[in-house]
Amino acid sequence: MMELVARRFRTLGEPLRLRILQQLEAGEKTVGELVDALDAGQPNISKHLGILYDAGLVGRRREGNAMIYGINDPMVFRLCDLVCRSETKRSKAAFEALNGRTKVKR
Amino acid sequence: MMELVARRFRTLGEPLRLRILQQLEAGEKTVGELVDALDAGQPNISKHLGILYDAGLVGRRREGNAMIYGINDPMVFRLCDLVCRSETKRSKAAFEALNGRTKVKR
DNA sequence: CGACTACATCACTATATGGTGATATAGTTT
DNA sequence: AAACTATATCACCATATAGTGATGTAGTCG
Repeated sequence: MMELVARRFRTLGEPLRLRILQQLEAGEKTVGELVDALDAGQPNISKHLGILYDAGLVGRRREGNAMIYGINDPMVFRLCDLVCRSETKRSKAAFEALNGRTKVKR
Repeated sequence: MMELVARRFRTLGEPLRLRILQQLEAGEKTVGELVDALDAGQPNISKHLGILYDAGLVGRRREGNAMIYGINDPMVFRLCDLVCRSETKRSKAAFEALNGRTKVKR
């Protein structure tokens, strides 16, 4: 059970995959468009898209000889929101702790 | 930026770390108690606790010569809730799709 | 102080995974 | 069908990381 949840988190634990999802949040895109937008190798993008697809996070359909990918589970953005908020709070706390402990010239 | 978020997800992308957090949800625990509860090696538990600590997810304090760990950022449980709900929905959809496509004897 | 306990860290191995060039496959066009 | 385009897959290397035995370190007790 924990294994399943962990796998899900690991799927999101890769910057390039998050950037792919971010691109798709704006709307469906072909593999080629993602390759251009993200400045990454095509096999690499395809591999990551495959992982996201297997995880059920994105959907795809064929159109001509292009594959069009799109978001399938909007949950990911709520997850990212939570993490970002937490990260921000953490950074702020770290900053204030530093200010509190450091002798500041006045 | 995405790198930070990804790192956070990767921290949660490990079953043993999730199980540690799950244990700590019930209340603070020492390293030894976690080792017993999770049936894992002590160095391994300590390493994972260190990772969770560096990530700011757990806090710790010394008491005698025992180290007591506890949850520091309850966000993780909201994250897990979201993932679990999504996972459940996905499993259910997969099941129904299977039932819809398979010829069933009646 | 020495012995003991609880934990952290080190050193190492095994495995998983990301990136990439080469190649296979599906669809289109002529 | 041959040539072309878009994507997927393969084979491989490099790196990251989980697990583990040995060792270091902080605190307690006699």
